[in-house]
Amino acid sequence: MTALQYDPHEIEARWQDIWAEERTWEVANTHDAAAHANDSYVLEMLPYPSGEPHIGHLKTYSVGDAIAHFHRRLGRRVLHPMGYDAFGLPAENHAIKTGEHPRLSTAVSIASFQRQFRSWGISIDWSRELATHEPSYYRWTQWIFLELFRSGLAYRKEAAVKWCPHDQTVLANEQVDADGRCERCGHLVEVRQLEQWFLRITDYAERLLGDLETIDWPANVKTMQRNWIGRSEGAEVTFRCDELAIDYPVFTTRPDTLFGATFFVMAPEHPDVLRLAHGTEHEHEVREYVNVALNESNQERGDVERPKTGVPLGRRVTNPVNGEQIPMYVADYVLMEYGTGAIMAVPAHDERDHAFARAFDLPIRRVIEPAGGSDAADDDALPYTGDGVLVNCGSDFDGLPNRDALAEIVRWLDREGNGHASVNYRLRDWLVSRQRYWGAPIPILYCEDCGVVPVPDDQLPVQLPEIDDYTPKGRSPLAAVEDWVSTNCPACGGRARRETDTMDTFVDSSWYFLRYCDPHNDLAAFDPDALREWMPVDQYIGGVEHAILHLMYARFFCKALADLGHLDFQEPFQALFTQGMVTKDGAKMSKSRGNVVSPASIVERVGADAARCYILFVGPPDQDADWSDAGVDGVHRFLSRLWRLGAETAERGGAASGPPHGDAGAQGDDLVLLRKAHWAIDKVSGDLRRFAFNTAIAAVMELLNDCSRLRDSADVEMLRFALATGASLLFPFAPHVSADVFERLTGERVWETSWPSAEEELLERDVYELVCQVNGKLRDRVQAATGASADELKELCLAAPNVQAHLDGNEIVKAIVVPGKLVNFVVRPAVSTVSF
RNA sequence: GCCCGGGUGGCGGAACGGUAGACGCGCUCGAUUUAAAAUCGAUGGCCUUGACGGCGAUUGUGGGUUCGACUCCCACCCCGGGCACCA
Repeated sequence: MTALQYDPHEIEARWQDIWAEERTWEVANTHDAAAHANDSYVLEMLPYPSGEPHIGHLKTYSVGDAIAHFHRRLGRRVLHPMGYDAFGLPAENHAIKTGEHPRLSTAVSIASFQRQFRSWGISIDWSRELATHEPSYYRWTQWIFLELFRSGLAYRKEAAVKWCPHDQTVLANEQVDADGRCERCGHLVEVRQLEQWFLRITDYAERLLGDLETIDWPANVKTMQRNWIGRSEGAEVTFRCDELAIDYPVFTTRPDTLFGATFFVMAPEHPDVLRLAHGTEHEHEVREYVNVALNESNQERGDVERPKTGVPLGRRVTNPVNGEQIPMYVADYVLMEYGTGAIMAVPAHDERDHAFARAFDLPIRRVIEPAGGSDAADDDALPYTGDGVLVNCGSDFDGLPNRDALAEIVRWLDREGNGHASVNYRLRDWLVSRQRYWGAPIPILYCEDCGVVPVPDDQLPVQLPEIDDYTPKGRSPLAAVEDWVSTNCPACGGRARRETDTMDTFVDSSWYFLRYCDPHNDLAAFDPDALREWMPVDQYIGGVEHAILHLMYARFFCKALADLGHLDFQEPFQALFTQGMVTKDGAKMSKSRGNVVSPASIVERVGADAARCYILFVGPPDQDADWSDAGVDGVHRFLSRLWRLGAETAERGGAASGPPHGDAGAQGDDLVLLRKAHWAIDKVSGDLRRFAFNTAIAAVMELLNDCSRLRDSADVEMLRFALATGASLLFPFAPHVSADVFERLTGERVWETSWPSAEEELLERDVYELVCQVNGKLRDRVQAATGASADELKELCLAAPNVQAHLDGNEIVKAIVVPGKLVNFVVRPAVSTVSF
């Protein structure tokens, strides 16, 4: 017999060629809505092409490919496309450094991703490939922007925006981290006043929140989105400044504490602050305070620990519930972006107001006492933020539980015209302008006569002009291309200038999954019929780092496009799976740490199947996993054993003599193998449905171990069946070697066969090992017949030698019988001999 | 501070309230080999020369529920993540 040697490189190249030549994974649109029921859209988040793919990519696409293959073999038509999120800062920064056009470095990287995806054997429908920087794609990104503009969802306003001095561009709120640093480069972010484009995502806050109920996403991702949206119920209450005859509404979640409001505070950015202080003794001081506050970084201002500061405005407002005149302050602990930029301060029942009152020696009036009057009733226990009953609130409200009083007071405010129930959100509108080159130009013109004019649809795309100097200078590099900027107004024909900002790249990735459904359409972004066929995505897969931004923006786009009549579904991703990070030596892989494991080098060493299988085997895919070279070798050995035993069995059994079958009349070791194979089918099928790839692969290992153990004692036909079954089950994780083994054993292409199904009767055994316990401790095991009665099982257990030993002289108080599992005797000493 | 996850052998990890440690890695020993690699097999706390067999401890800590708890409940410790002057 020739020495059979597992050669992953030869095997993988051979099968990859077949899949490429036969375009095995391509699916055509059927334009048949009825086909939808049997379709499946499996999608991994598209990669950002920078350099080479890293191990995290290998994990994402290994997970996605396993699901795609599983769905196919369950008989579904699977859409599994690929594309590139090609615009963005890293490519542009590279261009600034080297002068090389970002298109070139991006093309090099994309080629590398394409090559490696093929070498990993990922089952991609390449006919639908796209990249967001291609004019054929961003033409429609621009069209969507204009649709949003036309419906009022894209608007322009001057705003205090987050500016990164290093990247020389504005950032979305979401792109600034907790320390007030640029998410990308880590520099401290500054505030600038600029005219910017915003998308009105806040209009969708309620639906983005409510529709989370309708989708099958991990709980932690839903929680993150809920926190980010930050819905608060409360009331808007109007405080009037009589001197200047101006009403100031405030938002509060605690209208029940309204009688305890002893002062009033405005944010430094509030437009009325200087006007209010004007002419008072505090005018100068206020002006200085505002200047300092505005120039402070968010990081400094946001520090919870720092002492409260502020300045009196020298004015008073009236508390509507009791007519009290309370003093106004400006203080930087009040944020302009939330609520109305002004608050009523209730120092007795709010930590921050309390700290401010102490610092400025302002009155603190308790209006809620804990029910039952405990220590917390002591004024030293203030601020008190819990529930209780109202005090110091006048005869109408005193004594009411505060939760009841809250509703009562809101009704009173409403009746008197001093306020109403209200809901507030933490979510802010999405700032999409970027003063950078490598992005989709915002398709807007500024005409001297007509003002803001959208570029007509038939003039899209607004193409990026070629430039030489990518260096940021505080404005978009596009602004320097005078003959591009200067154009004519499509409305009046007069002189107009182009918008020179480009769009946040999150805009590009907020609709790419729609384009995959109809990628070559040059008459529209997509045909609604094509979307009906595939959308929503059945299974979306990606990193948890996108839990908020990308996933929120994509949901927003779908809802907005649905409202505009372009889609007939509300949520883009029906199910979401977020995979954990791959670390090395417990740390995130990075060049500076020198612990980067490149997928290419692993594939070179042990092949793609072993690399893919290992990364799924190392642990549950939603958790972080630490890469181990020794571990991948172990999986490589497993695949070698499978292939060798498969090849050897194929030779022995007269290869390719048709599909093998488990013989129902099998006996002895044949029956053991037959049962193990069916157990594995059942186990792997269940594990695939719950993304437990690690235990699925372990089950195939167990099956193979039994095959090896029984290779000489079992019938070769049964061995052929068991090994072919193992290969079939392993195909979603290690497609090349599985296809190879399966073909050798059966003459068939495994991906053309349907997923095996386990036979119930082979999952059950006629005898099993009955666990015998005494007082909950395992004492013996005996063979028991399936279907034996409880009494029979008790008898069996009672007869077990080691049970006898432990029952010796003791009285059986109780017997617990779990058929199919165990018998537990609860005993106590028959004679109470107390001895020490 | 608030909200989520998570703590199991030397390591990664398994385990519907029912045999804790599947599967893999590593270590050690053995077979094969002139040798090594590769491959195959075995041990893995204690008692027993050894196998067989038996015994005890054990899933971050302390309590509780239960015939029985890694699993459920309460309190605490540690690690990771998200949010955080959001009224």
